[in-house]
Amino acid sequence: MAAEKGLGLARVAAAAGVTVATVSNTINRPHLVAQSTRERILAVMTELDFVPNRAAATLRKGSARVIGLVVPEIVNPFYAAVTESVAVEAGEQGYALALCVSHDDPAVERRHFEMLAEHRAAGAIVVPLLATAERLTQLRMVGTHLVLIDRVENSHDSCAVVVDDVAGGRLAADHLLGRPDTRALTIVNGALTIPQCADRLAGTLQAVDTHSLVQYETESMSIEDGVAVGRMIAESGSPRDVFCTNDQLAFGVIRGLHEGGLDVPRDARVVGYGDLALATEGDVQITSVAQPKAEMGRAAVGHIISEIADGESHRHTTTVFVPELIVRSSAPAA
Amino acid sequence: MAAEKGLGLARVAAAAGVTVATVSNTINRPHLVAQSTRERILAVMTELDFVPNRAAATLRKGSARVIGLVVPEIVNPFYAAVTESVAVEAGEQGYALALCVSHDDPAVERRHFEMLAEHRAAGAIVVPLLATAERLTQLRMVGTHLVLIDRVENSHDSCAVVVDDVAGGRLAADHLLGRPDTRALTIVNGALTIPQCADRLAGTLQAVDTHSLVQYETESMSIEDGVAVGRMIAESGSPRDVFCTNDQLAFGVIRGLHEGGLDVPRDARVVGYGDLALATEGDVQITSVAQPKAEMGRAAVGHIISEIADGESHRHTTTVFVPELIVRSSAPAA
DNA sequence: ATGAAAGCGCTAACAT
DNA sequence: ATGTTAGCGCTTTCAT
Repeated sequence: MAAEKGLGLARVAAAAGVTVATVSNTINRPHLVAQSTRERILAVMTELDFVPNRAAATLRKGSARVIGLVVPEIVNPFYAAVTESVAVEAGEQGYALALCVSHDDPAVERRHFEMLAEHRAAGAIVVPLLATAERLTQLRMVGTHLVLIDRVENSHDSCAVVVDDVAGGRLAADHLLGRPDTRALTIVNGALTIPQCADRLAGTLQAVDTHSLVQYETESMSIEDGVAVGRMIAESGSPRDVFCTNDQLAFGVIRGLHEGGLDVPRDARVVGYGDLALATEGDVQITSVAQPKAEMGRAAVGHIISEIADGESHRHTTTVFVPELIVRSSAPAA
Repeated sequence: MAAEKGLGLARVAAAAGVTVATVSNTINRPHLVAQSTRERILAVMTELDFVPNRAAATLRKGSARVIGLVVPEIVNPFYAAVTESVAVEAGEQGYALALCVSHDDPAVERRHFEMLAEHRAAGAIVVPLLATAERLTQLRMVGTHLVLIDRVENSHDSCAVVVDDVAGGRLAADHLLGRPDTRALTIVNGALTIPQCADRLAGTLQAVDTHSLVQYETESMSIEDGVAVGRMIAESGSPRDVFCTNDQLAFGVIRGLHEGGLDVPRDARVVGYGDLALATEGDVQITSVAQPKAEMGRAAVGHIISEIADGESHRHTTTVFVPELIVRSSAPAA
């Protein structure tokens, strides 16, 4: 595997007594080559430690078997899971994965897109924190194939993989409202300018119906924020059936409630969102709305690959995943 | 940034009234080009939306500005942190990062190395779970530049970035033994066949000196394992100064001790290892030995780049990071 | 300071 | 089934 310089199809061809075309065919379209010839060539290739040069193929074909993945960060269990799944799936499909961490900095993001373009990447999967219009326009410049993993506005000019957060919110709320004597809900949310937060709230509103809803909005959706809100809930008359729009909040809220003297699930029920590792690390296992992170990554790679295969006839599609409620002790079944 | 086909140096050159050589120089060695010419060429490049083709450059130069990163998984805060830092650093140095997830499967790993070789990657950073000899031999086949992030045996034929786990173990033990009346320690470890575990124990042994040490060995170093051991410690006469060789264990041990009626840090002190997010997510903030994950990633990229720069004269070096103790409430200062 | 020209290794259309 | 050949777009040496 030494990638020896000067060792190309030509030398393999010479050693095998054929021409480069036949060697190229053994690699890319084996069916066009006679079995015996093929075997001889393969033998020579191993013999010489031949490693095909993808740069040459890319130059010739105009496109590399490379998929770019642009994420705001990896140190975040959700992105880590998506990244891992994209990496695995890309690898299995014979694509290299070019990982780009943007830290949500437009300048960095732009540099990454330029790099992907220079490499003639076959496509890019982007997990934007905020899929603003300007941003997307920029993204589209990369070239042909672009898949977004996120909630995308109606005007999507790309394929996308999204989670139905409205359904997720509804799922959580319905679960909490499932007990006959539950008349009201508390929701602990992040800023409503974040589409996911708005959607989860919308789903909740669908479910509350005639019931009432007390809303808390936190700044950073962190464990700390959750603790603070949990204490407030314990001290106030807020409903003790609490839907937190992420697991960090749920984790914190449970602690805050506890500090306020309330036991979960005896005195209060809590549902989280995301089904992160965190959900099962605390003293009480958290019921949570699970997003199919691995499937999302796989679907994204699938979109790119079929977009490539489709060619001209491609029509953009959006894969919508419906989240699933994982019931644990923080909010047991009714 | 449209990466339009057929648009290369040639067309830019024509439009600017120069030859390809001058355009190439404007990109790669601007100082060789007259200011006025350079500006004109730059203008034409933006005008035409020219995106240089790296595949061509790679083909010509024989090596790509690509660094491979091979990790067993990303869904693991330690690898996630290292990966993120490698990604950022590589990006800043103008390298693309080819991320490979091996799931510790030798076959998959091998495929990844082949891919990196085919792409003529400038180097690879490998975070092997087990740096067995066979494995390393295989790795070395990738080509020229290889950096390991891990504890490496003496016989290292590559650059490496390691953490001094003996020092780390000693750090933890010294801290626990810092209180005048502490005569003995408990260590909760993983399998001693794992070098890191063995080293952390070795460091502990350096510190215990005449004190005595009670050892627990767990199967998977998980939170669950920790809980079980924590209960055992509470019920037994094991020393209540406990060093856990990772944060998961520490997290679990604290819970187990608690279930056994012991308060941390009042009745028992616990030190973890790794300084993961987990360390600060529990009810009690965990004192932990921190590995400089980001610096490690940065150092690894640095090794590759200087190895490239050094050329022939390169001598392999190992960067050893000494971990640092982050004191929190689970084991306050004496 | 700029130009001319020879490939790097591969693919694919065309010919045999 | 296999051979011939023309580039893909770039870097770099050697001239000018």
